[in-house]
Amino acid sequence: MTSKSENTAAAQNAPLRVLQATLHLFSQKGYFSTSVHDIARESGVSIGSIYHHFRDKEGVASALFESLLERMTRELENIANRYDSTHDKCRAVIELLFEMTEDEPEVMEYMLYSKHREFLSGQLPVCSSQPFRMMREMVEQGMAKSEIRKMDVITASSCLYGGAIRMITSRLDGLVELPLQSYLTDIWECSWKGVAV
Amino acid sequence: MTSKSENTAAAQNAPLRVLQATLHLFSQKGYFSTSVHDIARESGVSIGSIYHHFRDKEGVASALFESLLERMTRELENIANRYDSTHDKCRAVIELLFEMTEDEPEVMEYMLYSKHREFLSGQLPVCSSQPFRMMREMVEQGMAKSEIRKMDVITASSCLYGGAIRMITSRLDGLVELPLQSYLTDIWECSWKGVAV
DNA sequence: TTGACTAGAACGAACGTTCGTTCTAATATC
DNA sequence: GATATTAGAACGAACGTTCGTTCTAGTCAA
Repeated sequence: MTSKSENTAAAQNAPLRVLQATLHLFSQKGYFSTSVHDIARESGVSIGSIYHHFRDKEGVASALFESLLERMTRELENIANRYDSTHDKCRAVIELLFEMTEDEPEVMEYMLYSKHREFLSGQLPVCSSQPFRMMREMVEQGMAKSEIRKMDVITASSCLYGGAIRMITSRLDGLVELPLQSYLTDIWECSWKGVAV
Repeated sequence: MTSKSENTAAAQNAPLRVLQATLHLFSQKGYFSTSVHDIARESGVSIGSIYHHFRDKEGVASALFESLLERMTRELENIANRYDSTHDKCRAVIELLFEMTEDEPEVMEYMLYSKHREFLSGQLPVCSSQPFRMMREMVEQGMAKSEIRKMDVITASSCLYGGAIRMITSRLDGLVELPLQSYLTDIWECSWKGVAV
């Protein structure tokens, strides 16, 4: 109620509020159709403040991207530790991706459904990022443990995760009506059958 | 050699030259980082002329998109007629996509690796377009003929084509070093095994 | 008083688009 | 065959707007 607590609560989280507003705007209108003025309006943070915390517009986008990559990396590490077999790990990864798509479609949209290289100058493509590398690593271990047939790693990864990822983008595009979880069993059966020894 | 033939050859193809230049620029820099002035410069067609043939910048993009969709539709019709079994049809589709990716990466890039809805206002997502519908139809027929296990069509299509599409985007991102054709056998084995009865 | 932060007006470059004009080639008139 | 008329393709300078960014002034905590 005091103006002090209100102000500091808002002020201290300025960078966070900027990132939240940015995620929302980018996933709705895309990077180029979102102006810095839009971000200022939606976040309640002034333009000057945004430029104080982030170098420029691209800086906002890349901070957002990196924070989401980090979070994804943490979640994948959890999965890698929690399960033993490659089968269970990879299935859990797909389940995680499905859950995230349903709970936070905007995160998923920004992570794997936008062309970051079009606006993040130095950025490698998403599929070169750490989360994707970790997903491929699981597949590699699966081959070493003879759970997955020996073949090129990228080929096997594409086949194992490709169906699920396609399903996610279809869902984000409004082509799929039910929550993704209801398709998990079928998708996983197809995907695993394709690569298993 | 005569100035007449040279002039008319260039002049008559203005819309075509605009579309070619646009494809090239869009796939290199994206829609928003390509200005109409860029298109004029690259195509050798004046700004006024571009606006004469196409309503506006979005009109250029959508004309390009539709011409590529049409071409893709024709190619898929050929495949649908040339082969009998669903197995052969779907394999030929993936082979076609792989060939196109190698021969005309820009076409592939613009068709299935850019977010058209970000700049084409009325456009449905690619996966709702006719080529994608035809690909799903093949899967549907495969279920009717008991070549493919009975399940949700979008699920089965995602699994059958998802691996190949993932491979294509990886290749376009520079993650895959060899031409896609060298992976065709493996990819197809995985994909088909996943959905076959 | 100092230094970190916020504010939003102001700036200038770049963009999509328009518009008045010229050029080209086909058709009509004699 | 020569001339006049017409349609529409081509042109590019100029316009108004939008955007990313900078700047100056102000606030607040320590």
